[in-house]
Amino acid sequence: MAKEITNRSDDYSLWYNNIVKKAGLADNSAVRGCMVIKPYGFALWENMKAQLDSMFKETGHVNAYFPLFIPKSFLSKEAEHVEGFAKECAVVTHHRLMNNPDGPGVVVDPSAKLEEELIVRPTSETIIWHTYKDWIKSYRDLPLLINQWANVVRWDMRTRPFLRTAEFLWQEGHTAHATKSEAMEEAKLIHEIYARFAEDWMAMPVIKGAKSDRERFAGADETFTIEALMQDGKALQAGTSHFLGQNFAKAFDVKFSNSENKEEYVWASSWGVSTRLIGGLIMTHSDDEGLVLPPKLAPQQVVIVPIPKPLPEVMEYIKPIAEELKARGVRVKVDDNDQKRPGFKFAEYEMMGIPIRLGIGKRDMANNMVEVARRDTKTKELVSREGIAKHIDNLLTEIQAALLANAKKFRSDHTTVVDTMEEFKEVLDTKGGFIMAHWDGTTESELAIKEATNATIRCIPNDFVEEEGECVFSGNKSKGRVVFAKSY
RNA sequence: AGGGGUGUAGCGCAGUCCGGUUAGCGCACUUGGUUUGGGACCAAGGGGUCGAAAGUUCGAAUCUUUUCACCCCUACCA
Repeated sequence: MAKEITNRSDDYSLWYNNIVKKAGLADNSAVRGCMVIKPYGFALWENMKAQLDSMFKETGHVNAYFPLFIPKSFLSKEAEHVEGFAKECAVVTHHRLMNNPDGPGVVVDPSAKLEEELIVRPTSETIIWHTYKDWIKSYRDLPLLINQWANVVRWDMRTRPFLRTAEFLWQEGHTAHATKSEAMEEAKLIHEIYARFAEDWMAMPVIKGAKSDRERFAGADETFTIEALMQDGKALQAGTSHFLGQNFAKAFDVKFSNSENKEEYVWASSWGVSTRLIGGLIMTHSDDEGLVLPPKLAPQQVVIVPIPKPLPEVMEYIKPIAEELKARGVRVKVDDNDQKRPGFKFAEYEMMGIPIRLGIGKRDMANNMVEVARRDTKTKELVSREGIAKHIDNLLTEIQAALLANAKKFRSDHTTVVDTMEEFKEVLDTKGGFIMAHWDGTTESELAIKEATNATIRCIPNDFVEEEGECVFSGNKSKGRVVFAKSY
């Protein structure tokens, strides 16, 4: 059938691409590396966005919007920052086209060359800090807690739907503070919010930690990350929050007068999560039948399928059930399409990952029952019509918890403590996952391990335990274990 | 960016090596009928110029060159 997808065990990447397409999340576009996010995929993003946005606002942040373009000179003001992004920038050089004098079509008008090239933002620190210079004069202007929902462009060589696209949607928070500790607290607060969102809403457990020097954001003094484990044993960096120190304040000369009327540079944080989260969601829960969505984020939580088709008497039985569910705030869809048969619809909704499907026919009416099918376990049960809405409501909560529990179990089954490079390689080759190993803290050892195994340090975990040991690579003294994995 | 692979109808594919008349198949789609508790069946239809461009040839999906896109493995990165 047209809807079949590759099994995960046969080809995980192909399976992933199949899910994205067949579940109707996204399509390739005419533009290299850029995807079209289809309504179903976008609905998922809107749900994530709504929740994150409210979490940001609850903690005092406000939204604003800064330009898509950044003057080239801005980018180079912070040395590490430009170094990190220079290789992947889209550059606007002209502002006009003209009819092709030598044939059909249009060509770039050479007389319309820009005085200074514009960079399509790969991230907005520079344009925002340039702006903050005008906004911040006094300690009374601080803190400045601003977020923007935007698109950015990073010209990556190899793209994959949601995980890495040339253009992607994200939010980027940019905050300014009077003190170092306040900026650090902000970065940690957001780190915490990201982790909470991942676990409570996406049912995707994450390891919270700090990046090593080598993996740190270009221009940051400290990068906090949440790292999730995908079903194929690879890690996904799902969100980062950066303590920027005074780097951008110094680069853009942003100073404020403190209460003693002394000038100081502003302290900063920046943080972001992107549509990549959708990729993480797919690779945390879905199976060979298709997408599996956590109820809290599913665009539709319940679908009701009349069996064998939407006969008037069956629809009469269904209608109040749907109403009761809606009254409880459940996102429910009644499928009244009379062209497709139930079996076809079942497969379709399984592909779309709708958490609960109710199958209702005359037989159920006669028995005063409802057939309840769970997407995550693929189990079905007959439930009494009385109190069905409450039952479903509870079941949604149960499914949300089950998905998280499963993902946690998978993660603990795929987290291995190793003490030698041999073990390290062996684990990586056989089951993958997170590897807890001693590391001496040097970039040299980190690079050498990457060279030998392709695994990188995902993070120095927040729950880092002080423990005497020897670096798996160098044998030098180590203060504790850090998290290694191959990553997306 | 280096290596490998693939582009033929909405999807999945055959045909390409050994050029030859209107380019095939399954699913999907349209119409009619029969069906209907896990992807229905029968019949009749519609749709592609073979990723794009240039070339070789009497003749190109098929050969040559260029180019674009996508996929996989590296490298780079959210």
